[in-house]
Amino acid sequence: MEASVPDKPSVDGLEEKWGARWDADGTYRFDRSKTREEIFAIDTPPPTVSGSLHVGHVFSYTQTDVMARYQRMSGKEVFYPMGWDDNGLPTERRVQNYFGVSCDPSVPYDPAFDAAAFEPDTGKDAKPIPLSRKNFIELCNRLTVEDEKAFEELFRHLSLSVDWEMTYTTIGDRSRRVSQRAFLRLLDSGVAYTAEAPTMWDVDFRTAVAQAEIEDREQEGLYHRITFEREDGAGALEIETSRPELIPACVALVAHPDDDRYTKLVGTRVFTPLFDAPVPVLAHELADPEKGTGIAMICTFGDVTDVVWWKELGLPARVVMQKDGTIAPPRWGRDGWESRDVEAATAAQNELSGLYAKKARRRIAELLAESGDLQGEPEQVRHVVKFYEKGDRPLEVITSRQWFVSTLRFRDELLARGRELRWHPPHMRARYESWVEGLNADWAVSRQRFFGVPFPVWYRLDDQGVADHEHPLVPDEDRLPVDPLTDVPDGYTQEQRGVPGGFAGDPDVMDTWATSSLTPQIAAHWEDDLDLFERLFPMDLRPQSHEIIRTWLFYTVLRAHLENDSLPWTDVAISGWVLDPDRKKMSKSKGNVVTPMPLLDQHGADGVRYWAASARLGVDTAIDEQQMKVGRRLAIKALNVSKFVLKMEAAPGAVTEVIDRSMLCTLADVVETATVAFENYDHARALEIIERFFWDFCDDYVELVKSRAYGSRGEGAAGSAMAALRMALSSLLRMLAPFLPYVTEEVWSWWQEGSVHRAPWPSVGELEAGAEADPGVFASAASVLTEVRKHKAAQKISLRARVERVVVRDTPQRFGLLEPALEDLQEAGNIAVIDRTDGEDFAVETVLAPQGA
RNA sequence: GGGCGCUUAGCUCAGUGGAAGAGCGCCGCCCUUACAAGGCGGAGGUCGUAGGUUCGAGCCCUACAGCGCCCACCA
Repeated sequence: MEASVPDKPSVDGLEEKWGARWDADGTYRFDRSKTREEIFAIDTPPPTVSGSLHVGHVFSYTQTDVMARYQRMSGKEVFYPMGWDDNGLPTERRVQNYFGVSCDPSVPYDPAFDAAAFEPDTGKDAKPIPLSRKNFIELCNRLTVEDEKAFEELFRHLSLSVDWEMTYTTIGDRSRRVSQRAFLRLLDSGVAYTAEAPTMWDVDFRTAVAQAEIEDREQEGLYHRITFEREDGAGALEIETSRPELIPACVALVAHPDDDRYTKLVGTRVFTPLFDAPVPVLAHELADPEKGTGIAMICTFGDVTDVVWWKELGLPARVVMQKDGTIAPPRWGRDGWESRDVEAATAAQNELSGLYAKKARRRIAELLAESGDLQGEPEQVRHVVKFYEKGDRPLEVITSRQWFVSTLRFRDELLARGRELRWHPPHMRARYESWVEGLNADWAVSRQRFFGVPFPVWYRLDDQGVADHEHPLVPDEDRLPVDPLTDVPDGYTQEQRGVPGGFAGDPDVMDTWATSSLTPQIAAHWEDDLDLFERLFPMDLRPQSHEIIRTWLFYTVLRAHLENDSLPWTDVAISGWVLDPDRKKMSKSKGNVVTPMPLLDQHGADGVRYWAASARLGVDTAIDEQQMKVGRRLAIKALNVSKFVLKMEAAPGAVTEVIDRSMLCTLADVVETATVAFENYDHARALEIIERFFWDFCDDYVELVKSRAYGSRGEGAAGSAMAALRMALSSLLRMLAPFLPYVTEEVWSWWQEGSVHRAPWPSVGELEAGAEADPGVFASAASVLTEVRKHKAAQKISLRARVERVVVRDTPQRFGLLEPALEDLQEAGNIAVIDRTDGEDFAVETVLAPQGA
């Protein structure tokens, strides 16, 4: 084979050159004619495009790409799509900030609004411009298209081997159709249901949130010790609360049934301070005698325990917290708001009405102090408070109508699915299990937001204009996707929208996870292309990071279980996080987020990929530019050694020399071990093994056979070296290709047809010239060479310096291994004579020739 | 509070019961007919602590400590 090797090869510019070629040649194009067994399908994580580019994207996506490339070379047709997660709150916020607008559903749609030409108002005092939902969404679509371009550019530069003709967006038609279809089927089977129920609520975003999106944050708080007057006139009861502003919502006190201090009070009544509302003292197991005074105030609603008590004890609701986070106006004396002193209660609540929780808390503390119901000074404490993960104010429990998807009743089945799934690394399953075991609520799946997938349902309005939520009107599946706010249910006309006797569209959108949890179905064209779906589903691999096990992974397992009665994939690979160089988690608020493009520019995509691929799955990894430099150096080394091997002119012949066969035998072992590592999803181990051998090959083997390959011992001996060198180089380039796609492709192109990324993964079979050989020959020759080098280094002389005599002390058996390599060794070390003495311990004595001779 | 993981060289990390490893950093040497933006070599470790199992433990068991994360924790 004629090699065409440049004189001065360089790793610079390879990204542009090969990126364009792969695109033009369709190197990574998916061939859908393959069968399920021939395909390796990846459920690629759709990145949130409205976030900024983050070095974490480079890290985890590289790890997946390495596996994709290995599978492709192993003969699998790799289904490797890319999705963009543009749906949801991050985009809404970004659009609001970027364009200076807000979404106001009460604003009518403006057909003349030109989203493409809209200019943000950058004035300092600019007020947000209110837009209709539809116009707002037009702006969302415009911005996400721009964001997606930036992501695609990064991923292409990084050389993700995705098929760029198979992209989807989570707000696109296909995602909306799949989400709505899956929802309708859950509705039909009763798994999805609507209910008016207390739900965790973010008062700033004014939407319900699900358990999975809640996080605990530790906060400063104040314990207020409050007295409740006993109805029997026997003094007062004391309770402790961090939320005194909810005293008007208090509907009972509760103590543990076994708590002797309170058992005889159970069944009696007390009066709330300030509001004088009579409330019963009750008993319940969940009351903790250790906390506070051992008796707690049940409010509607201060936290989720209140909801449990309220439900299980059959208590009335007296809601004072409004959806906007302020205290409601009083209704004492009406609507079941019973008080001994309606006037005083009304006056007290008027002091709080309209205030946010925090201010109301301070105000009521003053009122309680004045009335003498506050005992002592409030005590400062640190306690945990539930927040929406994207929110800034504590969540409230607010009663509202929401859509739910049952999860609790599937707990055991979902645990079984988790055990069926192969986890990499295996211990990550514990996080899934602890999440599933800790589920305490069905999935609240509706959001009172704008940029999301609408619920495909309408409600009949009765004569009074009241919606019938229990019997929603649904579209036929072939109408999907629909927007119930613009589309009309079958049998109705647009004029009937919102009028008594007519209909109303559901105004909510789905939780973004309700779409993301269907990425396998979306990517595989579920129900749209049955032929394709059956070739892809269930998929092979879900790569993702560990912090979204309870969301993305859990919900995806749930949806596939419900829709397809199967796992969505057989294997999950959990990547770690990228930490900053001080091993701190990167976050926008800390300002330590590293953007990837400068790293790619400085160290090359191959260098950055090397760093990412060196990290094992599940291990959080500090960003390490030193490792990227090492990767770049490896790429340069690959370039140079390839140039050297391919420029040598001797014709490859039969591999006859023992040391050549020995090296190939060692290589065959590397191939085998690296293959096993990949099959176990251990790309880092594979890289380590391959790289180790690559350096041995360069430093020892090439040095040992160099002279012979130049012809020092005739054509046959040269031909053996040339053949072995080229075989090894071919295998090594292919094994490095998943990690260093650019440099390996460049070198491959000098002497091989086609792309290295479509070349077959090396096999032991193709190295059969090394079969039956003893790897000890190469190894012992290399170790003697190392000893001679060591001696020369110690004598501070050139490695080329002549050696008069080398005496190897070893057993006869082991020296026998060295014998076939003696001539190569002499030439490589510039050694005149090699002798042997007997000895158990291997040692090498080097006698230098008089220097300067 | 429950769980998972980690703790090995200055740093980042491999190490699968049988002679403590790699890369980087550091130090020294070498312009060697692929590579000086390179190469060759060297120094550097009480394997977190304390017990135990074993002929033998960095590895298995128990307890403890520190760090990180997951889950729970709003009186």
